Amino acid sequence: MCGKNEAECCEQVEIHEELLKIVNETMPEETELYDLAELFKVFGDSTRIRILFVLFEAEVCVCDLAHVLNMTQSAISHQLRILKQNKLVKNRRVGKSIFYSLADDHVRLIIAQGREHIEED
Amino acid sequence: MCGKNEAECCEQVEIHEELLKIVNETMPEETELYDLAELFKVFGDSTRIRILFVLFEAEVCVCDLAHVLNMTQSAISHQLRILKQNKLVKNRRVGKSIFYSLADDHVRLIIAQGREHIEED
DNA sequence: TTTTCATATGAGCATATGTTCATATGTTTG
DNA sequence: CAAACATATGAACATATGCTCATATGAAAA
Repeated sequence: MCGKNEAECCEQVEIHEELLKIVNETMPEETELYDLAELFKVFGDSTRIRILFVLFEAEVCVCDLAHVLNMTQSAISHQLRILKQNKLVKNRRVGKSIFYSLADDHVRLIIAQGREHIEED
Repeated sequence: MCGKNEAECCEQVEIHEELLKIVNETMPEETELYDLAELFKVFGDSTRIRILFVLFEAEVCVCDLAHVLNMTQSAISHQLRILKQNKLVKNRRVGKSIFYSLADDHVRLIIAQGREHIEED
C-alpha cells in the first residue's frame, strides 16, 4: 500500500482532506448503499431478467412463466419471491393461479439504461 | 407443477400460445441477457457502489480510494478491475499513481434510477 | 541500476447464491 | 370432506463471489 503514514498517502495531503469532506457530504447512508446493492443484485441474474422481460409483455401466472422460460416451477417460484421482496413485481390470485406483473416502471427504466450501456460498443 | 400435459398448463392453451409468440419476439438474445445480468451484478456490491459514489465527485487514485473508503488497497484494486472490465470506469497513469474516473454517464443514470426505486416507500 | 513506492494479481478461504428435490400451503372440484 | 391442482418453501448441494495475504509488475528516485 502507500507509505507508512496514511495521511500522506500519495503525497497529496490537501486533495485528500478535500476528498474526504466531499465524500462525507455526498455519500449516502450505509443502509441506503446496502439497499442499492441489494436492488441491483436482483437484476444480476439472467433468470430474473428473463422473468422481467416476460412481465414487460403481460401479466403471467407462475405456471406459464415456468413453461415459457423452460424452467422448473420451483425455480421460478423462488425467483419470483426475490423479485417480490424487492418490490419489482406484484401478484394477485385468480382461482388456483397466481398472476405476476411489474410493480412499477423503474424496472423498465433501469433495464433500458443497462441495455444502452452494453450496446454502446 | 401444473398438470400432466404441459401444453394445457393452467387450462389456458390459447393465452399460452400467444405468450410464447410475443416472448419469442421481444426477448433479447441469450448473450444479451447474460451481459445484462453481468452488468447489474457489478452494481450489486456495496463496495463497488461506494467506489462509484466517490468517482461521482472526482478522479481519484487507488490509494486515496482505499483510504477514503477505509479498505485495503488490494480489495479496492480487485473491485476496480471488475468495474473497468465492465467499462464503468476508466483510468490513466500519472507518475506512480493510477487515477480512476467514471467511464460514462450511464453509471449515474442507472444508480439514480435505483435510488428512486428504493426511496419510493 | 538498485530501492522505493503505487498498483495489480493469483491462491485460498469463508460466505452467498441458484437450482433441485421433497413437501407444505391454499384453493377448487367431486 | 377428500382429491386434484397451482404455488410456496425448506434443506441440500454445487458454484460464484469478496476479502486477505503474499507477491508480481511497473514507474520514479537515489
